[in-house]
Amino acid sequence: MLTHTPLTQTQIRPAATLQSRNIPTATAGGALEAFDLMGSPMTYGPNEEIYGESEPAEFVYRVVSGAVRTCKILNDGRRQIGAFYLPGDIFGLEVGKEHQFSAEAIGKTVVRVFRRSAVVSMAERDCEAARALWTFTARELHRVQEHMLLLVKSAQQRVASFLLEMSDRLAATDSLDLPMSRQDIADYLGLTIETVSRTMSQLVSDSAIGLPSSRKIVLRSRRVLRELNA
Amino acid sequence: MLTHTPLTQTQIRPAATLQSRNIPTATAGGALEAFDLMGSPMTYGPNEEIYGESEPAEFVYRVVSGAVRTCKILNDGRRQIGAFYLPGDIFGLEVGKEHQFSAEAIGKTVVRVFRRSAVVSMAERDCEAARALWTFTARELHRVQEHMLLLVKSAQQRVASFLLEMSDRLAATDSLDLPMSRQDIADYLGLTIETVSRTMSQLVSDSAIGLPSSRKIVLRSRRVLRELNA
DNA sequence: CGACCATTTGATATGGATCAAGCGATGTGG
DNA sequence: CCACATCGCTTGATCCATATCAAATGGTCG
Repeated sequence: MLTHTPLTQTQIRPAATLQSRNIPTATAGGALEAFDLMGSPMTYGPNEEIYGESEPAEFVYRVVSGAVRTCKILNDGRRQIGAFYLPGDIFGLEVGKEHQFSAEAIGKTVVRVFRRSAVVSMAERDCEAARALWTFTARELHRVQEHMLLLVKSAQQRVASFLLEMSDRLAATDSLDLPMSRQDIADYLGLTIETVSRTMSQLVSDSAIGLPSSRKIVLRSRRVLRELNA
Repeated sequence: MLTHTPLTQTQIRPAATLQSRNIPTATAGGALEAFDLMGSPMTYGPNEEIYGESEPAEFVYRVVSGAVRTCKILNDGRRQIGAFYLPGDIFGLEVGKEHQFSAEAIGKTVVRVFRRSAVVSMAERDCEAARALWTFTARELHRVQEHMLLLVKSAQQRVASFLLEMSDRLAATDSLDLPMSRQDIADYLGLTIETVSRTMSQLVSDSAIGLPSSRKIVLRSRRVLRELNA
């Protein structure tokens, strides 16, 4: 199904963790900034698995460049994407021992890796760090709730919401370059690839977006997109 | 829309909180058991609002008896139910300052109420309490992820999953008494009331369930229900 | 008994899935 | 440099699961 090319990868050097260094705990506001300049770099090729569903959750990851999807294969063979992670985003942090979804690099992707045990044990000593973990998980919770609400909307609304979300997350201007394929988008939105494609074409006809190439999107009218998102 | 009957309610007595008493912190495994015997009791009538969406999240609640739904009204007027909370369940705990959903009693419901500030300030001093909050939110995250996965399945699969979930949560035997209406179920599953009703009738024909009355369900074949849940 | 409300059942409509073909970009071998 | 295979995407035709509209049924409470 996936071309799981096991690249020769940078070895994990778990020494450089939060535990061994004694970093002044993360700043109050944002969670887990202590991760900014640490962790071992790892590179993954397109569609390469980073971890599998129900594998032990030994590491936590931060996207440096590229993009990551988490997903689950449903019993009927369809794939549901749980989230996209973009540069700066942290993923793979679980409270329990196992990952709930698998994670795959979308294109060539660089991440930094941290030992979960280091993060957790830090939280056992430092309440502020513990709060950062709580905040992080709460943000994930909020994201999944929004995703859940997306899945009960019409195809147009789902696609429009998706484009607005991606624009917020990875574009300063009205132009954006999607890192993921139509199939990825479809599996994220709970639609088929054909429906996503048709819907985008419709948005072009409505002058809500421009589509200079299949992965380049120009938001021509955020207002229209937002109104669709009824 | 809702018969928001403001009952004369027991006054909240915020003195009896975790903060003022110095409770030996919650046991390691389960989160927030310290709530078991504390908090002020409050009673709500059928369909009464407990808190509204985007109200300040001043309190945390534990269901004593009855049942609670959290929900959001979508811009097109439909209602999406985010969760059902049953006796023993905790709800209304947010990291941020505002509730993300509103909460309503389904039937006559008794809850116990805690000040959020007490819970949070406890976590600032006690890492184990902080971890309990993290664990609680992670469990909510997991629940919402499952709910999200439910919304991309067929109507039969959604209803079957719902019945199995409810059976796990509120029945020791194969008989269960649903606290919520068909409309509530429909709004939880992202279906119409007619589809829920038809699907249940179909499950009766298939001898997967019995339906002695509309809210009494007998699980005749968990196996069939689980297999539907493909 | 009669009104009311929740639920079920029936008839029809429709949005998105499915099946199938065409198109454009990219890469490969002759 | 061109013929051609491949791959991701788009477009077209048809089908089907669920929504919608409408009516019948049944339980509850005055």
